[in-house]
Amino acid sequence: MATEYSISDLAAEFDITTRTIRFYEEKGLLAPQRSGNSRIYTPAERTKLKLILRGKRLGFTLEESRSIIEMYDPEHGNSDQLQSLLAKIREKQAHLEQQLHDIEVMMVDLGEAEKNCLDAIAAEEA
Amino acid sequence: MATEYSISDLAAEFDITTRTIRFYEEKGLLAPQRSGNSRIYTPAERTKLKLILRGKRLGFTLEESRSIIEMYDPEHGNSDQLQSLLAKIREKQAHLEQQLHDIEVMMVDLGEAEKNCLDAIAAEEA
DNA sequence: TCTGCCGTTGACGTTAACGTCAACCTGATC
DNA sequence: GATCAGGTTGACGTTAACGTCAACGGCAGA
Repeated sequence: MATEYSISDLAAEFDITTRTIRFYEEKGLLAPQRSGNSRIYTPAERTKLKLILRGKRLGFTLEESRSIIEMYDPEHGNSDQLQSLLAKIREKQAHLEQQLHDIEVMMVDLGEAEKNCLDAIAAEEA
Repeated sequence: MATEYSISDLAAEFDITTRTIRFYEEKGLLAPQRSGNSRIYTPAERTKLKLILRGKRLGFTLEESRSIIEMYDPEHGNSDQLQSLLAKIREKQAHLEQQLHDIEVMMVDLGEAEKNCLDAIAAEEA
């Protein structure tokens, strides 16, 4: 359980390039500390990166991932901010539910396609 | 239950632009018939479009959606093709299962974020 | 016949999400 | 002390997935 990571540690762990990590920082998604000139990542920053990558797998844009990250930050200011945060959360939830449905349907479809495929192969071998 | 659709019919139904539909055709994902100069879409073409859009919602590229579409086409040639088709199908399935897991985790996280948000709002109003 | 509306084909512009490359610093090691 | 593996900041290139715009055709209605 390391308590600090270098940029190449994270790049290796998540199989991305250092350029990508710096890019996320450029876009304000990460904010690592510095040791002289070099970047140092805490477990918290590492977690943010995980959130970004998970978002990517779900087809979220970096902007969307940014807003998700902000949900976990204790920057909970005034009531207006909280309300808009809540709205964002519910938006994401609706998005996820749509995806769930899409996946269910596609799973069934792929199952059928697989079966057809296997049948065709069996027919050829006969 | 119309048996034919114009390009703007489909654009209106799926809330995309006609430019997008033509773009998909350019990329070989759609192949509508023609009436003179105008495009005519059968229910089968409409289904392809639905598959593309579902793929998009799941973060698939157009190339990936193209291969999914091909799974439903009866171009089942030789055994090699079928084998590679099968591999593609299983790849997609693995992808979807990863997404399912991601969604589950994120749903839980968002649920907590929502609760925190509601608590904070309640605390302010008190 | 003229005005709209719907359709067409290019050609070029745009945005997100990086990749690539150059030019540089820096601490460890042989 | 030279080399080398790691780090840094620009600046520019690239790809996918469209948007935008220009220039045009066809046809229904006033």
